[in-house]
Amino acid sequence: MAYNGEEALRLAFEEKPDLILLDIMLPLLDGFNVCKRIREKMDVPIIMLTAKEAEVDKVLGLELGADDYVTKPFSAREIIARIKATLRRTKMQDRESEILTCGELVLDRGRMELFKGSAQIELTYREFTLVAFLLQNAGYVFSREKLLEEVWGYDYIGDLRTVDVTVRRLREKIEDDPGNPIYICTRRGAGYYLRRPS
Amino acid sequence: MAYNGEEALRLAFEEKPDLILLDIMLPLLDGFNVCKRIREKMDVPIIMLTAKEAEVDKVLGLELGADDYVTKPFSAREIIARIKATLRRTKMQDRESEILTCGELVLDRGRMELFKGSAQIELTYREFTLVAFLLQNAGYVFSREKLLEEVWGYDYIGDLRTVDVTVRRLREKIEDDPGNPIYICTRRGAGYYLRRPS
DNA sequence: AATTAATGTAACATTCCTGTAACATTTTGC
DNA sequence: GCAAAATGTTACAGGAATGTTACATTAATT
Repeated sequence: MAYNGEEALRLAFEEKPDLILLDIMLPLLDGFNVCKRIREKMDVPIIMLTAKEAEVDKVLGLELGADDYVTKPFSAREIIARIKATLRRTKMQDRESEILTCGELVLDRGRMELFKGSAQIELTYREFTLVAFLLQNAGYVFSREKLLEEVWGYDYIGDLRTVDVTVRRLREKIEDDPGNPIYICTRRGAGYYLRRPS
Repeated sequence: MAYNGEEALRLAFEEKPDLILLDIMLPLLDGFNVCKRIREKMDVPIIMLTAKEAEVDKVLGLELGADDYVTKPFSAREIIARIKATLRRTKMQDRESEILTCGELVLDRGRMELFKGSAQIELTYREFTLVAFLLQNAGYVFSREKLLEEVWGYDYIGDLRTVDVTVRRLREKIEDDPGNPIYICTRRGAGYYLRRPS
């Protein structure tokens, strides 16, 4: 929450929010200028709030790069709906760029593909989900319980050792020497983690 | 599970749950007030349940500090998704505070790593758990009994001297001169503590 | 319906962590 | 200064944790 245009700019760059609701009528620096200056540096969704219908034309005409606009007075329901819709739209675009990397490994969530260097590695669903989760949280150690919850599903019921076997199969495909893994490593007594390149 | 607002308050403070699902329509004390009073004392994620769309505005307008809201009727899938998303968000914030430092020592709980300056120190599970506990309570002296309870587990049964040996192994790895420790120190007749830099 | 692939379970193998015990050293109390 | 208590130190065996493989079962495909 910012109470004037300059604070809005500062907060936007500092906090890197997922989405910005931007009023036009602001002290110090109006919404038009704030929007323009944010757009110069960031690719964050912006929804503009206008008090007067007359301003709508201006929002559209100036090609500010706002993703949507809402005219006052608006209901909470309406603004929430706009926010959701905007996030859904922008997430879609993100999906294509949902690529995780760690050293030689490159993972494309959308296409469900994993590459090691230029070579594609064929993975099954479980294997892919597991490596994707570890990659997304590279460096962090996860217990078998946590992995079952996150990868298999919170309501999955089964043996903890299932994780071990899936890890083994992953190593078979990913590691040069599955006996001495350099990607999917074990922290004895704790669980597994994906080692980041040093 | 609480069946009225006052019970909800009592339970929240007693049980310290990870997350609260809070209906608005409650006997004795409604959800708005429960939420407000919990927020005054605790920083627990709260998801509000509303029967009427009209209440949504109120939830948002009152700035109760609820983390999310769901309108009835909702599917199990939806509420689970909201819970997960909320927990993920709040956990993320925890991540950064998972790092403990004391002088040259830097410990990362999530990664289960300990650094002394820029050099990483390889620790076993017990060693890590022990130093993490001492670091989190730097300066405070703990008896062998207390350490067994906190680090080994309240239900652990074994020799008190086990602590000594683990401390010895830790010193071997952490101290420049394990014979004259400057980090993990002994308070004769009492126990061990981690000395804070002077 | 037959075949193939995916995945969980179980059983066996291996590693290396960790507690115990035994002895050494330091400190305390008298 | 001596005995006793507390702590330091070391070695080693047992076992818990993990690795590995095989097989059964389920799901997907032909």
